[in-house]
Amino acid sequence: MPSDTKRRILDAAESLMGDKGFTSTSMRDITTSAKVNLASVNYHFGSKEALLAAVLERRLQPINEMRLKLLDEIELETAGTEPQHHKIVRAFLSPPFNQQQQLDETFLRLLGRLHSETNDDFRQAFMSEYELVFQRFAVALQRSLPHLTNSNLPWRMLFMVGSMAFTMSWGQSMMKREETEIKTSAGVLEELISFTCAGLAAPIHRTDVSKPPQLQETQ
Amino acid sequence: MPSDTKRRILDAAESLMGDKGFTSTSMRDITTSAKVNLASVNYHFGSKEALLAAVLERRLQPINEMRLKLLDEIELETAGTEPQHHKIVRAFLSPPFNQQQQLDETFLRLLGRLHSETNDDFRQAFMSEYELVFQRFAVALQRSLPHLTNSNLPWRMLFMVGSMAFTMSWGQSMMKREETEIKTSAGVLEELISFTCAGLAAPIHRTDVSKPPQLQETQ
DNA sequence: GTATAATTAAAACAAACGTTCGATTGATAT
DNA sequence: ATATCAATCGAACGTTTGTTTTAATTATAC
Repeated sequence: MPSDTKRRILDAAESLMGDKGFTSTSMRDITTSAKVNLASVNYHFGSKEALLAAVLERRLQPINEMRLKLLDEIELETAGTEPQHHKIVRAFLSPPFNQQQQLDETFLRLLGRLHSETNDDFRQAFMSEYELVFQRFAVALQRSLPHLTNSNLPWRMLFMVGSMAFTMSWGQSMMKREETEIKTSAGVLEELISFTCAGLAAPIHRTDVSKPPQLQETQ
Repeated sequence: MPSDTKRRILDAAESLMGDKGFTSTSMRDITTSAKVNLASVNYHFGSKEALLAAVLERRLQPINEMRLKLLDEIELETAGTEPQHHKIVRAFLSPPFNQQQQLDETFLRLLGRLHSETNDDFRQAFMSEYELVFQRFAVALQRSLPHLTNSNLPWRMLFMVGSMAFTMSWGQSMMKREETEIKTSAGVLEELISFTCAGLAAPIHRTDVSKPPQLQETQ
C-alpha cells in the first residue's frame, strides 16, 4: 500500500492556499492540517513553491487536456447549426467547472488567486504551460469571428480569462448571498458563457476621432 | 513645511505592493525604498494592514467619487442618442484609467491584486466601501437593460469587475508584448468597454431543460 | 529664551517563516 | 538475520517578519 502522504499534503495545500492564498499559508498550516510531519513537504516536493506547482499540475493537466479534446471535436465537426464561437468558448470555460468533486471548489479559488499572487518567475513558468492551449483557442476564435483582428483578440481573451478567474475566486461567496438566485456552478457557467460570447463577438471599436468619447489617448 | 514622510511611505508601499503583492512586501522593503525609518510606518499608520488601507483609500476615494459624479450626470441628461448602458459602463470603467500620473500604473496592479490577495475581513471592509457605488450602478444598469433580472445582473457585474481587475494587473505586461497592437491605456479601456457592454447586454440564458448541455442559443 | 509636543532614529523584541539535519522506523530483498 | 532504502520523525537552523521601546532630534508654542 503506497503511502498517502503526498495526496494528503496536496489536498491540504490546495484547500488552505485556496482559502488564504499562497504566501499567507505556511508550511506548518499545511502539515498540521494534513496530519503529516513538517519535513515531509520538502522531502516529497522539494520546496513550498514546488508544492504549489504540483497542486496546480494535478488539477490543471486534466482540465487543459479536456479543453483541447473538446476543441478537437469541434474542429472535426463537418457542420454545425450553432455559432462556432459559442462552442469554442464553452470548450474553454466549462472544464474547470465540470469536475464534480467537493474539493474542486477550493481549487477554483486557488486558480483564481494564482493569477495575482505569485512572483513573476512562477507566473512565467505557469503561463508557458498555458500557452499551447491559449494559442490554439486564439486561432479557433479568430477563425469563427473574422471581424476580430490581432489587435483585438488578445485583449478580449484576456477579458475572458479575467471574468473566469474572478468567478472562480468570488463565485462561491457570491452564491451564498441570499439575494443571488443562480446558485449552481452549472448555472453560473452558462451565464459566464453568454457574457463572454457576447463580449468576444462585440463589434470592433471604431477608432473614429470625429467623436472623441470623453477621454483620449494620454500618451 | 510638513514632513513628506507619510507620502513617501504611501508611494513606496503602493509601488512595491503592486509589484510583489501585499504579503510579499515587507515593512523593511517599504521603509528602505521610501528612505524612512522602519518605525515610521507604525508611527504614522499603526500597522501594515492599516497602511494598505491608507494606500487604497488615497486612490480609491477620488475614483469612486468620479464614478458617482459621472453617473449623476448621465441620469440628469434628458435624452441621449448613445445607448444608456454604454455611458454607464464607461462611467464605471474609465475613472481608474484616467489619472495620468506615472504612479498610477502600479496602483492599477495593486488594485487588481487586491481582489484576490487579502484576508476575508479586509476584503469585507473593502467591499463595504464599494457597496454604495456597486448598488447605484446596478440600479442604473438594470434600468437601461430591462431584460436583465436580479438573477443575471449581479453575476454580469462580477464578470465586468473581473475583466477590469484582470486588465489592471496584466495589462501593463500585456502591452509590452511586441505583437500586441493596442498599447495605450485609453485604447485598452475602449476595448474593455466594448467587451463589457456587449457582455452585459447579452440575451439572457434560457433555462431550457429539453436540450440540455452542449449546443443551443443562437443569439 | 525655555517648555512642549511631534517626529525621526537606532535597537531590540518575540514570533513565525522555509528549510535542513541526523536519527529512527518499517518494509523488501538478499 | 542482515543490509538496504525510502519514508517519517523531532529538533533545530538561520532569517525574516511586524511591532515595540527608548533615546535623540526637530518643530511649535509660550
